[in-house]
Amino acid sequence: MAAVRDGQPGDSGAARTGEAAQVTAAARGGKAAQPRPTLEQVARRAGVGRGTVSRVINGSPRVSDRTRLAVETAVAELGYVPNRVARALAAGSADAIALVVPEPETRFFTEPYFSGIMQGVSAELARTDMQLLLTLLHGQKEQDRFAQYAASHRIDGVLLVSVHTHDTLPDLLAEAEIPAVLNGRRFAAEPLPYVDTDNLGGARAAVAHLLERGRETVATITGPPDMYAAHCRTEGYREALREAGHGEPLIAPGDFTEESGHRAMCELLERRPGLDAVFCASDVMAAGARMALREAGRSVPGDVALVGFDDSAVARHMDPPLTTVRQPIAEMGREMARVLLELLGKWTPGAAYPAGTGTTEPTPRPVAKGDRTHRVLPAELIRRGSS
Amino acid sequence: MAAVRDGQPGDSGAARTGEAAQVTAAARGGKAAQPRPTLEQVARRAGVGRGTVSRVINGSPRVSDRTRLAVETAVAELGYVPNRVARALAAGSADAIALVVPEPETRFFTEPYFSGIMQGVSAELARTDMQLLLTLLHGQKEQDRFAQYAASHRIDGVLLVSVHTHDTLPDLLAEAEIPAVLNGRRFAAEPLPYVDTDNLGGARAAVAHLLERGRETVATITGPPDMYAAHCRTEGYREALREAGHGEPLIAPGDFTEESGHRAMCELLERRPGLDAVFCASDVMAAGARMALREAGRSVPGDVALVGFDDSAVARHMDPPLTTVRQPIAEMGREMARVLLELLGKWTPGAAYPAGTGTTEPTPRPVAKGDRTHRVLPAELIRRGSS
DNA sequence: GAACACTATGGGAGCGCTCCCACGATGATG
DNA sequence: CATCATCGTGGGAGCGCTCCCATAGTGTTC
Repeated sequence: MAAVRDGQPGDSGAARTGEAAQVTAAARGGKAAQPRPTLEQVARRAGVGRGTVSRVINGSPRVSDRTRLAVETAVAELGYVPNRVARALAAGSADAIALVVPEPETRFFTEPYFSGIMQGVSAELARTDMQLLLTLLHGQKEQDRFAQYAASHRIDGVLLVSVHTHDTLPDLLAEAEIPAVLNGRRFAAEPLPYVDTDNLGGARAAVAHLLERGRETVATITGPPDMYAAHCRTEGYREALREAGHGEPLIAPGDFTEESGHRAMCELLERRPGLDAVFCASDVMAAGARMALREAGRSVPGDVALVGFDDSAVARHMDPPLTTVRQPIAEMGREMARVLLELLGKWTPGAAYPAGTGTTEPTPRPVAKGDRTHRVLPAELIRRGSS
Repeated sequence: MAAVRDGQPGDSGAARTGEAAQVTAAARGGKAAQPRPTLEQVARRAGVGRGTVSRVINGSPRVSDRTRLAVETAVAELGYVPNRVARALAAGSADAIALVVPEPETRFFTEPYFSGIMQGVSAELARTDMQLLLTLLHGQKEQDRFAQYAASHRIDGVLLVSVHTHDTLPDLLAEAEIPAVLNGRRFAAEPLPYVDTDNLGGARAAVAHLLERGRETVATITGPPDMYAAHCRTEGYREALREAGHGEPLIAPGDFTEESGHRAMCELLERRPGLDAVFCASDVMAAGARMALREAGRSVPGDVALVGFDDSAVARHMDPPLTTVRQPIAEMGREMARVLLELLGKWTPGAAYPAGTGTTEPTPRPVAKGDRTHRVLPAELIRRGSS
């Protein structure tokens, strides 16, 4: 049986093995055992010039069928794969975009949110030949350094996740003229391209749902005030109340964490023992609130109806399952990628690959109607047992 | 609810459309407004040669203090940032590694597992100047193409997550001489470098815990047979039973999904109505099993004790909270990065940056004692209410 | 049949860096 | 004082591509 030994974490006493050096030598540029064929070699083998091979590789139409076939044969025979680094250097573009996550947002990691975004981005990028770079920014100083870093020509554009109102990185990127798309906005009139959810509409729908169900005293537990999304959700709560002609809003502040949800719920119960519904600005806070309710001997949804936001993993597994507002997360990721690619001039709807290099800029592009860089996607109410 | 309308408060629709195109133009290779300074320009400004600037940038010791200062000044004045693409081309290395996720594993996305790995990898990589590329492989053909892709000199090494017994990608990478580190093993005697959890030990501890608590009939719900990790967990279950002198194992097959957990639990209840404990090879399956138990009117842990594996998000939020086995996920990510960097000769324990280029290969390296590329990290039992 | 399109093609000139060889200056050595 | 390391340094030669200009080839038009 496979004995399991070795492996105490942190026995990093020693250094590398001889084997490592060997692998290294091969991996490095040096005289590798099996030097990869270059464009030049393909050209020679096909009996054509470098330029022609380049044209074939990049799908230019200005190549005769005979020549194209010859080149393709040579490529296949030699097992040629273009060197993307060389291509990037020559073309002045990096063929890569970065998905940037400010690290304090560990929240993003415990949520399917982040993964969903990634999946969407990746799916959209797979249609192009762009690469996805993942960058977690640990700490403010790294965040400040990043714009410069990005400008070192390794990256064509940036996808920025989880923006706070006072974040400076977006402006730094704009200054450095690095195309960027935000996930969410810093404030209402966000000038930079962004893809956001209709937080207000989602919250309004959630609260309206509670009111329709006959709930009388609907409170809300909010997210951190320095996030515009949280602000919108509170605003949606207010609007729904107003529309239904209900009185005073009942608001307790949270910060999207489970503990804050718990705390806020306790506070609410103290302030207004008779409340019969709570809209939480995140599922995780709803989980905290649920716990506080249980401790207080209140049943859900009997005594108090509960609605969350995000449709995260916890929602489905709560008891009872949590009614919540779902964001089209993967679609947001996809949309972010689309907007960025469009900004970079690398996106053609429906094309499996970016248009060949043959015809360049002059081609008149259909002008988008409406703002193609500021997008707000609808949110959807998912009804479950908690309301 | 289809329109992309913008329903946020205080929206003063500051539409700026033309700007996007502007940004694009600048970002492209063309005659950008603000061409970044090159090494050459730094050299001229500092009154030295290119080589010298390169030496300073890369921290070579063979530069006089006077010259170094002059160069550093010029760098600062010009705001010079090395072009990584050019560097990569010239040096023949990409300064980037790829974290590869076979896409069918959507499982990885709903689990904090994947995020934890990423966090670990990223943390370790941040100590070097390497970049992290994220690659989701959609489908088998893309997987087959990847090795070639990786060889196109964009990547120095690969971190491969979620390996199945019959995966061919690891071998393809090995063939192409691309350094790779697996997360988990394909089988016991995995020849490639890997970082794994002590699945067997964790499972054994979990089952031993159940037996110690006085449970008599302990069943298990297994993972898919084509994953070595699942196999090990089952084996751990068997060992614990054997050690305790218990009889026949009671095994129901699952595939790590919630549905399969539900199904397997139903099957077990039918086969052995009197069972009083179940070890599930994943938390998600435990959630499914929990549901089946509830449907069958069995209480947890009263009638049946439940233990999971992974300590995923659902575990803490189940009712009662799930006893489970935690893997040191972030540590695994970190370890994977370390092993790979070591393979690439880019890792020095404690060094904030890779050693300068001054002294190269010939330096005699201390030979490592023990196998530094095959690592198994311990798992930990987390006791909660379900047992 | 000359003048003028195009089209397909070859190949020079870089992209910005690293590598490495050569060279003068310095100091140690006999 | 000649000899020989050694150090700091400059700059040529690429890395493997893309861009683009020049050119030969093939029609087309009057």
